[in-house]
Amino acid sequence: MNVYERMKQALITGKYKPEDRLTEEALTGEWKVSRTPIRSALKQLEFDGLITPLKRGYVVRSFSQNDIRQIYDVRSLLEGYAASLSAIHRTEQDLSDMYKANAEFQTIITSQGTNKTEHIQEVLKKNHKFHDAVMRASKDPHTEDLIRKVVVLPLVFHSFYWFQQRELEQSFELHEVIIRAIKDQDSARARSAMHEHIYQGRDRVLEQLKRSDL
Amino acid sequence: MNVYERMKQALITGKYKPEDRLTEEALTGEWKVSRTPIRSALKQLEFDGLITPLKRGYVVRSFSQNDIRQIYDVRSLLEGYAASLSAIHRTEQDLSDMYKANAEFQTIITSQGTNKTEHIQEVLKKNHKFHDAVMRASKDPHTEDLIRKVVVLPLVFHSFYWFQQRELEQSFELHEVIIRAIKDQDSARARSAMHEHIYQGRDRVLEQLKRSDL
DNA sequence: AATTCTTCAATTGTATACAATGAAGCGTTT
DNA sequence: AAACGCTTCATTGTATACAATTGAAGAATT
Repeated sequence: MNVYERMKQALITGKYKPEDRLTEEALTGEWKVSRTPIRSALKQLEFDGLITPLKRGYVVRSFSQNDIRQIYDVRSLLEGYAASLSAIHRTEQDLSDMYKANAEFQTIITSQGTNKTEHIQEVLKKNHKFHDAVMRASKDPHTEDLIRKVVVLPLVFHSFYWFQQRELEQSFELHEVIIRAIKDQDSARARSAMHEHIYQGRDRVLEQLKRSDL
Repeated sequence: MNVYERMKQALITGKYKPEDRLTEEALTGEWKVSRTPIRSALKQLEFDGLITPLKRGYVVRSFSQNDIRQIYDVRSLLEGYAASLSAIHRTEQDLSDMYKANAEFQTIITSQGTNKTEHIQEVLKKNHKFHDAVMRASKDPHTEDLIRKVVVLPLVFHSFYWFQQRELEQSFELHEVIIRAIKDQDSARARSAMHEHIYQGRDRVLEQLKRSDL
C-alpha cells in the first residue's frame, strides 16, 4: 500500500479525527517518507473530499447530519440512475457477476466471524463488490466516476458497524430485487429498488448518529 | 494564472489535442517551471477528467459521441436535481442572483461583439454564472461538487461556438422558465425545465459533431 | 525466423535544499 | 489600552539531484 492508501485508511478507521490538522512536515515524520509523496497523497485526499484545505495545511473533514443526508441523497440519485441504465445494457456476464457478488455477500453475513471489525471489513468488501457489478453493467464510465466519488465518504461513518443481522438480511434481499429487475430489463424497478436500498442505509446512519449525539 | 489553469485553457481551447502525449519533462520546457508544479497540475487535470494517465505520462483525453451523450445525460440528471432542490431552498438573494445573471446573459447575446471568439467567451461566462446561481440556491455543496466536475468536460467541444442566435434566445427563455419555477417553489417544473435546457445543449453538440464527422 | 534476454535510454518517483508566503507575537505610537 | 507595523518563525511552493522503473532496441539462442 502506498502512502495515499494508508492515509485514507487512517481517515476511514478514525485514526485521524475530524478537525485534526494535517501538515506536510508532521506527516513526513509519521509515515517516514519525504514531503513529495505526502503532498501527492494530500491532494488526492482533497479530491476525495476527505480533507479540506486551509490557507496553511489541511483539516480532516467533519460531516454534519445535513451533510450525510445530502451525500446519501445524491448517491441514491446516481446509483439509482446507474441501475436503470444497467437494466438496459446488462450482459449475461454482468448478471452472473452480480449473482456471484451477492452470493458471497450472503455467505459472509451468515457466517459469524471471530473478530467483529474484520468481519465488518469483509461485509463491506462484498457489499462494495455487488454495487460495483451493478455500476459496471451500466456501461457508463462517467456516471461510475461520479458514484465512486460519493461512495468513499460514507465509509467514514462505519455504517455497517451498526447493522443488525436483520438489516444485513434486508440488504441481501434488496440486492436480489435489484438483480431481478436488471435481469428483467425493468429500468424503473431497478432504479426504485436501488433508491430504497440506499435510503435504508442512510436512515440507519442517521439514526445511529442521532442516538450517539444525545 | 497558475500552471494548472493555463494548461486547462490549453486543453479547452484545443491547443492540446486528443491523443497528444504529455510528459513532465517536455512540459517543463514549455511552461518554464520545474517538474513539481507540472506534476501537481497534471494530477488535477487527471481528476478533472481532461487527461488520462498511462503507465508513463498522460494523453489528452478524447471523447466519443457516446461519451458526450453520457456526460450530458448525467449532467442533466444532476443539474435537474439541483434545480429541484433550489426550488425548495432558494432565498430572495438567490433569486435576485439568478435574475441578474440571466439579465447579463441577455445583454451579451443581443450585443454583437467585434471578435467572435471573445464574444463567445463572454456568453459562456454569463451562462456559467446563471447555472452557478441555480446550483448555489440548492444549498447542497456535495451535489455542486459533482456538477462542477461534469461541467468542465463539455467545454472542450466549444458547444456555444455553434449556437445560432435563435438558439441563444431559446437558452435565455428556458433560463427564465427555470427561474420562475424556482421562484414559485415548483420543484418538478424546475427540474424538468433544467433537463430540457441541458438536453437542448447536448443535441446541438451531437448534431454538430455528426456534421463534422461526415 | 521467432523468441527470449540483456542492456540502455527515457521518464517518473523520491528526497531535499532553498525561496516565498503568511500568521503570530512583540513593540511602538497615539 | 488599542491599533498599527515590524520581525520572526512555521509552513508551503519550487527547483533540482538522484533512485527506481519501464519500454524499446538489439543481441543471443533455439
